[in-house]
Amino acid sequence: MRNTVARDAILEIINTTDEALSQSDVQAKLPEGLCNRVTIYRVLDRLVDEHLAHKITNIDGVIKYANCQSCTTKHKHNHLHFNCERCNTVTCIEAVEPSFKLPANYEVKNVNFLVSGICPECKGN
Amino acid sequence: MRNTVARDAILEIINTTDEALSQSDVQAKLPEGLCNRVTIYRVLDRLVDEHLAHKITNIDGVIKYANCQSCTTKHKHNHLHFNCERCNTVTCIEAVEPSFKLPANYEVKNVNFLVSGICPECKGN
DNA sequence: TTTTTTAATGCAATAGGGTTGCAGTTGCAA
DNA sequence: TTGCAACTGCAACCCTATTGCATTAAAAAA
Repeated sequence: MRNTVARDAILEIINTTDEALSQSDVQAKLPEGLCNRVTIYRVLDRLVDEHLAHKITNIDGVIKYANCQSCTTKHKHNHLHFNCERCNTVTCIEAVEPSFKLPANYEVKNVNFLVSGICPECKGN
Repeated sequence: MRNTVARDAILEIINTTDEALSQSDVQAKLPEGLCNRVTIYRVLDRLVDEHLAHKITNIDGVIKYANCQSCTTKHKHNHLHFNCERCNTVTCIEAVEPSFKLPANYEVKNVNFLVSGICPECKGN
């Protein structure tokens, strides 16, 4: 995995933003022309492979990425994500890990728990 | 809400299929040329409004629809959905309602719990 | 330092899900 | 039977995301 300008800049953005970001969110935060839009998609996917970010599929189908807190060898993200309908942000609610128990013989590989509604900030306004 | 040929046919499909279906899944099951692809999108949305179907956003961002079991006045679908990576189906696991508790001031309007992995059928083969 | 290797990037084209505007059709109530 | 509004078809469009291929540039090797 090489250290490139695009990778550094995108990782920095992911790590300093406390909401999950889509490719276009990242693009909006990058200096104009720093890299191609396709590169953003590819870097984000690479960050997931490196366990530096995790993927969340939002209610509207758009894929968002957020930084990993403690994923050294394996991703573990069964915490909840909240999508605010008003400000349209997706945030990790790390504190909340829903508990559930599947019937026998289901092999779980990935969890995407998404709750949408109104976040405290928007509710206050 | 009017009773149309398209609505009847699509509702019948949704009600007799025990996996969640996307617009293109429904189209594949409809007699060729019964209606336009746009109509399928619109009918599915209408069925959701009528509380006859509910929406699930799959991991890959595709929206699927499944019939409602007991939604007379209000949708309530905090049951789990399972997406099999192998046969790429999404099924309602009605029996499993994950429990979770959000911090104060979050107003929940919608729940989309999706777990992906391998389903029992595919695991057996 | 220079060379070499190959991962990473840019670009243009493409795919696929979903939506919109509008004219025409049809269910259904009056 | 008539009239209205809900529904549909069609074409165009938007958006997210992916792919193939030529080029560039990290970083290891010489």
